[in-house]
Amino acid sequence: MRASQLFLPTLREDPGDAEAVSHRLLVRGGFIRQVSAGLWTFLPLGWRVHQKIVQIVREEMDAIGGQEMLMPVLTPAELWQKTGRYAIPEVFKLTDRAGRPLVLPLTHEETITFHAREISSYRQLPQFLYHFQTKDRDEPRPRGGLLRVREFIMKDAYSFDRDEEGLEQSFRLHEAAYHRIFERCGLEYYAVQAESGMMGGSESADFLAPAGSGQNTLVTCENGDYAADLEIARGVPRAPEFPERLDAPEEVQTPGVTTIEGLAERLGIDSAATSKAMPVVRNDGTVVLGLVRGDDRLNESKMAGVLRGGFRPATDEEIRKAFGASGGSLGPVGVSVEVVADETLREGQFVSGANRDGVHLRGIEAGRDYEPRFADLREAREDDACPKCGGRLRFQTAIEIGHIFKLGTFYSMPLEATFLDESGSERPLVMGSYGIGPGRIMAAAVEQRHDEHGIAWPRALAPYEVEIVAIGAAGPEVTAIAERLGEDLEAAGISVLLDDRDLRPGEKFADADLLGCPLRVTVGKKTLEDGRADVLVRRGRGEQRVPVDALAAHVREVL
RNA sequence: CGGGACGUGGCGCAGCCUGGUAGCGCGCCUGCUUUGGGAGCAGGAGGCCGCCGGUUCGAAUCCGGCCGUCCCGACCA
Repeated sequence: MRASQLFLPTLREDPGDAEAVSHRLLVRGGFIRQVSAGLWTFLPLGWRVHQKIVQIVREEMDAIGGQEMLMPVLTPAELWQKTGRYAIPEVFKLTDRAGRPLVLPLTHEETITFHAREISSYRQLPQFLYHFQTKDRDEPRPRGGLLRVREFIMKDAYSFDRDEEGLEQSFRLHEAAYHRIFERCGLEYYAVQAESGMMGGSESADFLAPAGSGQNTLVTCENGDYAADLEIARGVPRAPEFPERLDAPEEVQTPGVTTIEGLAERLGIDSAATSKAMPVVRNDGTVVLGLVRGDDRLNESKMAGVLRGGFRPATDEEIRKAFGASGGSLGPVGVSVEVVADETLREGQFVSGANRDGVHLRGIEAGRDYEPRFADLREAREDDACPKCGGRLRFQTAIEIGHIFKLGTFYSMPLEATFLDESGSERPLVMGSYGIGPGRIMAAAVEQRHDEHGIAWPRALAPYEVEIVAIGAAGPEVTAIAERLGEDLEAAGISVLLDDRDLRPGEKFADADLLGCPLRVTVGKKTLEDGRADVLVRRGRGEQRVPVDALAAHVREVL
């Protein structure tokens, strides 16, 4: 491809409204352009990268027996009403001229399950079906360029099995395929257990790529034996220094003390030997008291999991009504509401509020003074120890590049997608779903591989493997040789971008650095004096002068 | 949805406080010179100053409303 013919609007300066590195560099490099909040056009160069990713995903899905198809974006609302997902606020809803309600899908579970009704026998199982299709989401807040958008292309795959055992096998097959995909894309990534969110279903695994900008927090152990999303990460906190044990709770006057720090200081004790009460109200209006160690934070997604649904912090009036005290003086003893306590409170005696303003209780013991439901509620912290080996935990922001779910019969039951087993009895299909966002892989690659000059694509994703820069007053001789080199490389199966634009060398070099092709071949009068060209590795920037005749062989070697 | 910021040629910005002929850098077009890390000179094109309304003799500038975009948070298949 000739750069002079390419629609490649590169920018000398960062776009004013871009923060994330991938956002800045992809816009500057002419890969993408914004149309509106969360709506992006892939320009020719960006689309090449996108399609490279798509092809890798396609090959690996096909390799495990996936069958590619295509389902429409416009979808009758009826299907979504049956599964209950019509109520999700992120779903774009519209009507046709006759007033028939339609949705723009977040994912295609409903539609694929509609088709799966044509699976009628256990003999046809398992089935793996997938497509690459546009997804729309009415996001409350798009951000970060491609990191969080309102419309994007997803590869979503669906497995259909006769039972949980089959699903387990299908799930593992897809998991392995995902590992191969992300390896091939040249990304650093971690597979972690995850929340199932609005997908429904039992187990799910998230693939997270550490990145300077990201929506997730990835927790990993320095020894490499533990990785989790912060939403479910389990860290091991230090042991508290408990004061002397008491046979019964004892009141202490703590007027004006409303914070844990204040409390620990006032009583001269370790803040880890106190407990913190977080009153919340569930969707059905009932009040629950969450209890964590004083030096910990309540993790909201863990709490939502324990309560099996949404909740919000209780208001001051609700707190006063339920506990007869204000927020800073709450505790688990003698309350009428359900108490959910973090596992760290199982052993030992803690200080807690007495449910009277200005009064706390020492020596509170779970099981003796109150009967909580125990659960993992605390948010992991950076100074926690690894739950597997005791090593140090590391926190990084990360991009979610793939997510796989065991759905079970969440969709097949309401949509009545059933099959007959050997005994002739009708059973619902057991499903899994597996999603990858190529745009996010693209963003993650840029986040992980860039320098102050621009992008350094992994070879597998690069828009072109080699960029040839013809310089000097790119006279006819230089141009002719640059063109011939390009043809040689392409004949050897290497993709080439030839910068034949009438620009000064500095501008071409700057653009080449920005675009990030793995190799840059420079041809100019000086190199040609002795029949050579310069080959520069974008990453690491090692440059070598190579005879023109040996260029194709050399390029193949270092690429 | 709560908080904050911003909206001025294609891009990045100044001007606004204190109302009076719309400016700078980059890019773009033409010509000449130049050509191994974002050239120089000369000439030129291009702007509903986000939109609507108000105040005023007069509004990019002051006031009100709306819209849009970004950032933090809530949310997040």
